[in-house]
Parts: sequence; C-alpha cells; structure tokens
Amino acid sequence: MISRQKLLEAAARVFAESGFRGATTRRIAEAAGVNEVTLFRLFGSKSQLLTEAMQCMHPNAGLNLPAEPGDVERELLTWSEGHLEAMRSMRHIIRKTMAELEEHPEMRQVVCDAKTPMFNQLLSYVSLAWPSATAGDESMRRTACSMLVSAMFSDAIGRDVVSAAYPVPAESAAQKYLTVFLRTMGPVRRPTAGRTLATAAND
Amino acid sequence: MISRQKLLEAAARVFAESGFRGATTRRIAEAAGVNEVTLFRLFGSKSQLLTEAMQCMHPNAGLNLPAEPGDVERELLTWSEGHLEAMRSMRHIIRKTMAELEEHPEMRQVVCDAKTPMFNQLLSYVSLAWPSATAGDESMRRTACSMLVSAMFSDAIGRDVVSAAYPVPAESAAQKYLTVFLRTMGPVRRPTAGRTLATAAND
DNA sequence: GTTGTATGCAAGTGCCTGCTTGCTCTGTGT
DNA sequence: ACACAGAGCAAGCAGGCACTTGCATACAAC
Repeated sequence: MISRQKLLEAAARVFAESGFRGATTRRIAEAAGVNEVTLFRLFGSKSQLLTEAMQCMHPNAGLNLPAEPGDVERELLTWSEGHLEAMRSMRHIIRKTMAELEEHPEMRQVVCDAKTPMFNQLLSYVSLAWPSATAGDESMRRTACSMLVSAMFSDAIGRDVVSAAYPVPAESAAQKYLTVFLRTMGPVRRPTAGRTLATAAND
Repeated sequence: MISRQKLLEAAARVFAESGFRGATTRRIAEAAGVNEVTLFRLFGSKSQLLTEAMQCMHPNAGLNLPAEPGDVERELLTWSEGHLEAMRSMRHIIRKTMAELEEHPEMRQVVCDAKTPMFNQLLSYVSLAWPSATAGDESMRRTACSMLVSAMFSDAIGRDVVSAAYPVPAESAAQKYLTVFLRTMGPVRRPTAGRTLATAAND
C-alpha cells in the first residue's frame, strides 16, 4: 500500500517537470523507486495514475480569511502572503496543468477547485469589511478583488520567467499588491489605530 | 520557398495545440500540407523548426503608447484593450510556451520579448503622465503598473479556464482594470474635460 | 537540352512508449 | 506448514517517434 503513495507523489513530481506526455511510466516508476509493472498493477493505466495524483492536491488548505473581519489589513496580509507563497511553490505544476487543459479537460477541475474559492473568499470578506457605500460600486469591488488575485497568480507563475515585469522584490510583493488594493478600496470599515499598512508603504 | 513559410505557421499552430512533445513532425508536415521529408530538408530538425517558428512571433507590433502623454485615459484604454485582445488570442500558445520553459529554455526569450517591453512602455508613459509628487512613491507606481499588466495577462490566459475568478464581462474587462488602475494613480497631470473613465465606470 | 533546385514518395532505422506476460521472491496470517 | 497478497524482474509486443536514404518528378535558367 505504501507503493501507491510513493507512485502518486512521484507522478505529481514528474508531471510538474515534464507534463503529461513527458511523464512516462518508466520515469514515474523510477522516481518512486518502484517497479514499472507495479504501477500498472495498482493504477491500471498512466492516465488513471495521473488523474488520481492531481485529485489529491489541495494546496490552500488552512488558508482562510475569518468569517467576520477583525483587523482587516493584518488579516488580508496574512492571507495574501500565504496564498502567494503557496502558488509560487506550485508554479511548475500550475504552468504544466494549464497547458494540458485542451488535451486533458479533467484537469480543469483541479485548477478551478484551487482558484475559485480563493477569489470567492476574498470577495465575501471584502463585502463585509467595506460596505458598499464606501467602496464604489459593486463592479469596482469585484474588479479590485480580481486584480489582487490576478496579481498574485501572475507573480507566482511569471516572476521566475519575466522578472523585469515584477519590479517589486519577491518578499514584499504581497504587501505591495495589498497596499495598492487597499488604496483602491478606500478606508476600511473599522480602521485600526496607529500605523497602518497604507502609511507603512511609503517607507 | 513557400514550403518554409507554410511549415513555420503550421508548427506554431500545432505547438499551440499540443506543446513541444505533442507537435510531432508528422502532424506539423500534415498541417502544412507538405511532405515530412521536406521539413527535415528545410530545417534539419524538429527543434530547429520550432525555435524558428517561435522567433518569428511578434504579437504586439504596432501597439505603442505615445511618447508624450496626451489624452491619458483614452490612450491607456486603447493600449490596454489592444494588448488584452492580443494576449487573449494567443492564450493557447502562451500557456504552452510557459509550460515548456524548463525543458526548452530558449523559449524564455520569446516570453520576455513580449512582456517586458509591454511593462516598460507602460511604466515610462505613466512616469510622464503622473509626476512623482501626485502618484505616491515610485514603488507604488511600479506596483500599480505591474498589477495592471498582471490583471490583463491573467485574464487572457485564465478566463476560459476559471471564469468564476473573472467577474467582469470579457468585453469591458480592460476598461474596468484600467479604472481601478486610474483610481490608484490619482488625478492625471492634464485632466481631460467632461466625462471621464472614472465617472463612466459607475454605469 | 541539360543542369540545378525544390519537392514528393516509399521504405526503413533505431529508439522510446504504454502496457502485458510469466515467473520468482518475500512477508504475513492461520 | 500452508496459502495468499504484494512486489520485483526479464522479456516482449505493437505502435509512434525523429530522422535518413534512394529515387522519381516537376520546373526554371542557361
């Protein structure tokens, strides 16, 4: 039974390196330290193995915004930094998965299951933190949330490729994106006392 | 000599559908309506053909911001819409190229040559339109430009996959992203009279 | 009319691919 | 002691892969 797990992990690793076609059963078996025949005995086919391997990935478990906004800036910063780091560490597999979508539509579910809740969570949190009157119209709010998520997504998968398009250092990128987002959204419902992110950004 | 061009175009097409490994010489030759042997006679190898095919792609030719800002909002809108549409139409090949980077590093140049000038052009235009005093610090300006480009990039390659993360309709997305960007940047150096994008966004 | 260039066609090479078969070993429960 | 499940190993199969060879054809230049 331990061979199963080793194969699933190896499959995800090799897929992230080389994509579907490049992830040959021989390479996966070798990476798992398992005989190639065992792969077919346990999973039946290469497609089945890779499909199962993708389904057991749930990257952003435990990265939730509170149901009721408290210290909005801090909570959003923790959330943004966590998601940015998570997406960065998965950038190879994200790139490969997005490229395989036409040929393997079942992988769409994996991408959607990761990104959709992230956006929805941000949007519902923001709706509570900025009641509609203070934040421009609803469309503006949605656009701002979409842009924050897009900035992090794009940073995660693009920074190591076109570094010139990401002028902010990697470590402070989440904070900078959030600062711009906060500037768009305007003052928060319950402003925190003292030094805030918005003023700290001018350092 | 016309076979050369047919093969280059077919190679780009098949690569966009199936990636490097999936773009077999047989498929490319068939798509070009040319004998497979001709492919090897003209290009020597599959790698050579695909490398040349990628190099003759210059998607954003003729999409330039003026050297001297005039009607800033209109100019930025035209520029954003043009680039968003261009990137959307190339989303398949962009996704495939980004996935091949580890195995074919020579393709990095293609991505950089497309995205870096786009960002740099925006940044230098914005530096002229918003002198530093009115636009927050330099880091903020760079971050905002990066986020606008990221929003368009992410929209182009992600909208057809995770539509839920892009709540704005495709046709007005560029305008909405730009509106948020303008809100971040504050009033433009030479404000235009009458109805502006910022007020129009509240429709 | 000959030469040269560009292309097509048929066949084949050696390698890799997903997947199978048949057999062996090893540990575990009864 | 025995049965049985899990796993390894060696070998092989049919098909696809990049790429080559040899030869035939068209067409333009001289």
